[in-house]
Amino acid sequence: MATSLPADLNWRKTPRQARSTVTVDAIFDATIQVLLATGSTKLNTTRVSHHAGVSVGTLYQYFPNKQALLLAVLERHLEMLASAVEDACRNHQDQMVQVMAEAVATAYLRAKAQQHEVSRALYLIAIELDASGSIGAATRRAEQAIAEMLLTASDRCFPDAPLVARVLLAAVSGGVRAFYEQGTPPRIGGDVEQELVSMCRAYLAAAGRTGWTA
Amino acid sequence: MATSLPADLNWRKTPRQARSTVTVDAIFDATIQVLLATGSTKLNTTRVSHHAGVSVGTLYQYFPNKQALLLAVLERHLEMLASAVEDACRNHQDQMVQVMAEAVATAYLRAKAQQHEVSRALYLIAIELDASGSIGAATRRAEQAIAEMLLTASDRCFPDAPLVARVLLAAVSGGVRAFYEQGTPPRIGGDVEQELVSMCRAYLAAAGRTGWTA
Amino acid sequence: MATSLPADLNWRKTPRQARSTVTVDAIFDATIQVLLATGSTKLNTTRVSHHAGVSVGTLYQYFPNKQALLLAVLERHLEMLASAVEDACRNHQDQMVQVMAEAVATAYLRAKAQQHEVSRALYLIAIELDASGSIGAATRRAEQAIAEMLLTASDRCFPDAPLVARVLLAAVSGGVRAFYEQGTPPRIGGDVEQELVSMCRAYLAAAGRTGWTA
Amino acid sequence: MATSLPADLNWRKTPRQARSTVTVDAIFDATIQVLLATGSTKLNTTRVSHHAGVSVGTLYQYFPNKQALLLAVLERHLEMLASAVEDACRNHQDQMVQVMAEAVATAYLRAKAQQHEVSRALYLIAIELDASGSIGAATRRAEQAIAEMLLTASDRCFPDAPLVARVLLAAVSGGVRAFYEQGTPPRIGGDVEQELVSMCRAYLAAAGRTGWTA
DNA sequence: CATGAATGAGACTTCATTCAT
DNA sequence: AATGAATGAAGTCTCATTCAT
Repeated sequence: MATSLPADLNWRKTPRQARSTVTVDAIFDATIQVLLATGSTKLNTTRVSHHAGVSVGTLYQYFPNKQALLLAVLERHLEMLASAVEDACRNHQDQMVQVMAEAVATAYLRAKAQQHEVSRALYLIAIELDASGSIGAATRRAEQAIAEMLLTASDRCFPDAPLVARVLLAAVSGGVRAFYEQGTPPRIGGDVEQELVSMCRAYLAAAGRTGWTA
Repeated sequence: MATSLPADLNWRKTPRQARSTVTVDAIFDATIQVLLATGSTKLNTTRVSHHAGVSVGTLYQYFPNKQALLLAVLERHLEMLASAVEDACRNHQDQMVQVMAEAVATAYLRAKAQQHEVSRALYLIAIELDASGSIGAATRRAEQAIAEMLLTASDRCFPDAPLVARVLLAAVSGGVRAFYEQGTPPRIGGDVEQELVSMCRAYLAAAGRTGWTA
Repeated sequence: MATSLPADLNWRKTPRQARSTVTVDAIFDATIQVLLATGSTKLNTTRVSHHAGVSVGTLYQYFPNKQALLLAVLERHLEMLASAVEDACRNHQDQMVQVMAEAVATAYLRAKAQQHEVSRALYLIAIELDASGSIGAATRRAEQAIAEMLLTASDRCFPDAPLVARVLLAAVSGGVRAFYEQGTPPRIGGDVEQELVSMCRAYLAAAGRTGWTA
Repeated sequence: MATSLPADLNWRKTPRQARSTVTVDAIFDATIQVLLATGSTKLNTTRVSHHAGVSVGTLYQYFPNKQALLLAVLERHLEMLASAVEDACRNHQDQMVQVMAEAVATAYLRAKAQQHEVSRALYLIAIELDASGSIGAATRRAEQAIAEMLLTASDRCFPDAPLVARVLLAAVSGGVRAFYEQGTPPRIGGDVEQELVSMCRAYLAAAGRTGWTA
């Protein structure tokens, strides 16, 4: 959608030295802050660099262009989300689907909730960048982890685990997002979270055949 | 987030005469076309008006600014979605939850699918506009319709129908959206649709108490 | 200064019929109102015509362009000022300069004060139009009237009456204007008015030779 | 009147380094030149910046908007005028009012005459900006200086020096302006200057009580 | 390496004026 | 005569990016 010419989205130089890392982190944080404070329309490289306490030139030493910067910020967030789901899946292998359902749902919800303002801000740039690539990659990682977990379920078997994983993740992530967009992020442990968990449970129970027939 | 100064988002003049209506419709259509053809980044009022075969000035006679135009286009789409859900709910009162679940899910999916390109394009502007107001209003209409339908279910009773309705709608709409954003809109009658329907069924069945208490 | 091509500043048709006069007056009044309410920057023909309760087209039936309209409004005001001074002069022939001085000064001040908001607003368009022609003509009329009056003074004779008249008028009109621009229009009968009068008296007394020497 | 939203009229960045100062001066000069050459109607930021040999962007790095630029130019001029009057007053303390009158009048007239084209051009923008604030401040400075001088007069005493100062200044500045606007700026040493001086003398002599009471 | 002044294409919006109805 | 929709040139301002210091 957005960018006609794919442009160069790679980092200009990888910050290894301590000083560089500090600078890059400051730029990342400034990006988020500006995003939250002024909105994506007013997010420009000058503002970001000044918030970060450096000059525009410095910013362009690390990122070849604005898009590359935003993409980096987004990927940092996606990495966090994907890892959260992967961890949850690894820790709940061989359990009953009830447990699995709750594990995935709450893992996702809480990862989001931890940075719920950032989350909201990033939806914006995710779309403006048409970052379907990065989003797709992160989604695939999470789906894969869920599917693998499902196959170890003690009380069900899933003939098409990838499909179920995909729909489950889409429903949870999309559902959460819908609440965010209405300006009512679900509270941790609140009624919405419980309902989402209960929906996941019901869905997994229905989607899998009872194990002893498999 | 959003536009700092709320600006004026109301129409400048409502087209009553035939000629005006034609013009405004042309502008609406052009907006969608440009959105699809070039993306939201390249959408500017000049391009839109020229696509519509009118001058910029004409566009600004009806909309006080770019945002107002985009909002109008978005609201048109939201109206369509909300109506689709409302209709489905009206037509499935007094049925079993299985039927209701399928009705809502497929109604939403198909309404989206009917204009699936437009849908995708509008996600962009919905966020850029921070149109939570309009989205919220449309969402509320749909939730209300679902909740009312649930209360007439023949085989279940719902102590907290509004909550269930809210979560159900969020999961369906968000889930669908997640697929759209990965570039894989669910095909009508495809496996993803079936799974989403099955998820809704399972959730409603689990969320309601069995009917003999009602 | 302003307009490169002198353009046509004549009326398009002279409103003779009752209906036309009403329309033109409404347009004049609307012009003033818009000027006062929104400032000269936002004064445009559409706004004026709507305030007047007619369409733009109608406005253009009476005035060939915006400048012609503004000039007409301005000239109406200048006519009023010039007449006020002329009347005062006619009514104070053959008197002592003390009396003449007071007559001219207060005539001017009160004419301004009568429409003091209009006055302020018109300074703007007078300059924007570079209406030195109209202003000059009105000024000349007033100067002429003053000079003629001075020549009839009972207690002084003025070898260069035109020059004295010119300076006197400039000082009074300019002085008043200076107060208007500071946002402190001199109150009728207030201390500033008294001082201006006293200045005129002193000047005329000093500028004329005592009569019996002439 | 004026600009509805006060807007930001402060400088965006104050030029400290040599390069910046040169740029800003070029912009100032270009503004005056464009004003003189094409009039305020045709004065636009693009033209000004190109005349200054820089790009529009550069102009906007120093001034947040067109008005701020014009105001800065105007204030430069007002500062010059106020200083001229202040200097004249400082240099004529303890003299006779005849001398004082002449000092103030000629100081003002000559300061204006030095930049008489600029003067004329600035009247325009002073009004368009509704810069009563800046004008008021400069006026107050000059009035204060005159009042203080009057109190030291050797042959008169002024019970209400501030009022006399205010009226004197208004008459001189307004009177001069009136001539400028008719397109006949008073020549230095010409008959109009002499008459204005004589008017000031007469006024001060009349406004003060004879000195033996002081 | 960092800085930040400069660039300039391009976006948004206004408004005097015309002309078909 | 009156209407008001349409026109489009022109003006204001932003911001990604470069490069001399």
